[in-house]
Amino acid sequence: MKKRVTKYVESAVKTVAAARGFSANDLPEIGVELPREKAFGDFSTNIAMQLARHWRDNPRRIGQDILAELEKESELSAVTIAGPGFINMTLNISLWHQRLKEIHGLQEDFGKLDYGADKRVLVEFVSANPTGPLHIGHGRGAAVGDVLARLLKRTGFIVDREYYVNDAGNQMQVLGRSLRWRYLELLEKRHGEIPEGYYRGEYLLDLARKLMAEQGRELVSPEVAEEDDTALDFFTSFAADSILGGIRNDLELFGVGFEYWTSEKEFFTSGKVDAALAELQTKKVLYEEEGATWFASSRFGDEKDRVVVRANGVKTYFASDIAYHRDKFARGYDLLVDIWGADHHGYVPRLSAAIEALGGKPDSFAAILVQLVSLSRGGTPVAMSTRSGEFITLEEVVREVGRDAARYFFLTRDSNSHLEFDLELAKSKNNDNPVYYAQYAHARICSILRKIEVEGLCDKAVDTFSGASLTLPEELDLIKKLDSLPDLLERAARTLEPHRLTYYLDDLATQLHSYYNRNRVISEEQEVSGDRLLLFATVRQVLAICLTLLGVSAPEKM
RNA sequence: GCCCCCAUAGCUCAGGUGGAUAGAGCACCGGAUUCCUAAUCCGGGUGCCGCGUGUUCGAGUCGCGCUGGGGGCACCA
Repeated sequence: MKKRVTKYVESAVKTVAAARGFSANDLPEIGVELPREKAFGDFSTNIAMQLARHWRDNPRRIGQDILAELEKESELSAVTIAGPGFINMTLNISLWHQRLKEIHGLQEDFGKLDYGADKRVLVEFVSANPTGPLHIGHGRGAAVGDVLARLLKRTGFIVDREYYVNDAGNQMQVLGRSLRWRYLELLEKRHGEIPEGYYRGEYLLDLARKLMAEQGRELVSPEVAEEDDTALDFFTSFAADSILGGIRNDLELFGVGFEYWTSEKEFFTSGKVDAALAELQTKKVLYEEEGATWFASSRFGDEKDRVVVRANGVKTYFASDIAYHRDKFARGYDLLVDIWGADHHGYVPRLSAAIEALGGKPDSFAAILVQLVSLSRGGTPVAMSTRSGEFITLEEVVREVGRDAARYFFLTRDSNSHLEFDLELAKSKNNDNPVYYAQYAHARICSILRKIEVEGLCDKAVDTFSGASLTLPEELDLIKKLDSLPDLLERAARTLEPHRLTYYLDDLATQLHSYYNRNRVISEEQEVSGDRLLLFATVRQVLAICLTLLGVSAPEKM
């Protein structure tokens, strides 16, 4: 509807511009928005104030001219000028009724947009190192990434999800040593404090037990020195494979799946890292200094240059990441979205620099930084991580509060804000819990629809009603809220802000609950009942669309 | 020291490309069920939008400076 109104305004402004002798091509973008106060009408525009600057005239006088044009539009029932020069417009009520029918007719396709124009997007997220189980912070990244992917898909992008497995580098060596130490501990050949820098989590002890049960007690000589590499590769890959398997299970439990799992190691073994460096060499953005090879990222906005090959000849993580992102573009993606923990923010400029150096457009790469999650239980903070390496895992959280609540909670805040996750609140089955609020709205409507069905209260099909008896303000508000979904989805996709969905859902549920308490749907008046059923069926449909986008279930009974 | 993020009601937080009287939930108090699910609804009040300054018709929103909190500043990943 907004687009429709924008067209009216645009055409009116063009006419006025012509009459005043201004070019119709040189106009500011027409902004149409929902007025703050309902009393002002359905839509409003500040175009007269925008034009006042260019045309050097009083905004109210310009507004009068535009208003005169808009009044010729038969679909508008009222047009007024208010305040400093806002033009407020009210649509003919029958248009809203038509719109309701239209939305209902679209069924689950309502809100499928072509905004993305089939551009290919790769959303890379979680990508936790396979050195330990996922914790709650990874859960937030997983929820944000997965819902963003769903959102982009719905708004017309072609989307793939990817998990980048950091299975190369020092940390893998350390992981192998840590597991080997635990294994020897079980053989009573290691005692006391775990060596400095090793992974300390209990999960490695569990893995060592599993390893011993499956493979026996003679994998390595008990007398092996810590710095000795004997059998280390075996321990490393056993640990990495097991942990990665656990991560996959946790994500599956959380309802998150990936099209691709990409291995960092393969970028080294396949020569892609060398190829990427060679390309940078050709572009003359690499240089040697103090025995190392540097990428001149400061030429592309980074604060200083970065090492890609160390003096000892070993390539850095940054080097493989350049190769990785180069490869993403080579795979045909138009837009790369990476979701990282906020502690990686210093990394954004250098990777952007590399992408730019390789010829990528600046807006073809976006990094979403997800802030920390602090966990509490009934208001009391729960320690996230201690020196012993113990923390609350994602699996524990999902098992305790459920997938729906966990996913929903992770999306109740802008990624940029810290999130406090309270386990008791997420578990509670009362009105404190926003997840159930939205789901309950859905279940309530389903209950009415069931009642109609079972008792045969309505002998006509719901979609044969016109909606014409829906004239209460709260009925029109509901229709307007439904109508605004595509606009919301487009904005959420444009700004890469999936959390907007939970706010929309909460608003819609509030309106529904309020209406439900004030008005009866089923009554003796056939037309009124039918129209209200049409409204409710459509609200249900939109609730289900939003819940599904969040990866949260839409229960028919609660 | 430099860089990034945050700062809005008692608490947790929303606030579109700058627009009309800055919102919600929680907490607190009171009320609603002969009738479609009370996991619901209705009513009650609260703000130097951290401070200062600039830009302009207009700033919670944009610029600059400051204060406070978090994070980052590796030839780690």
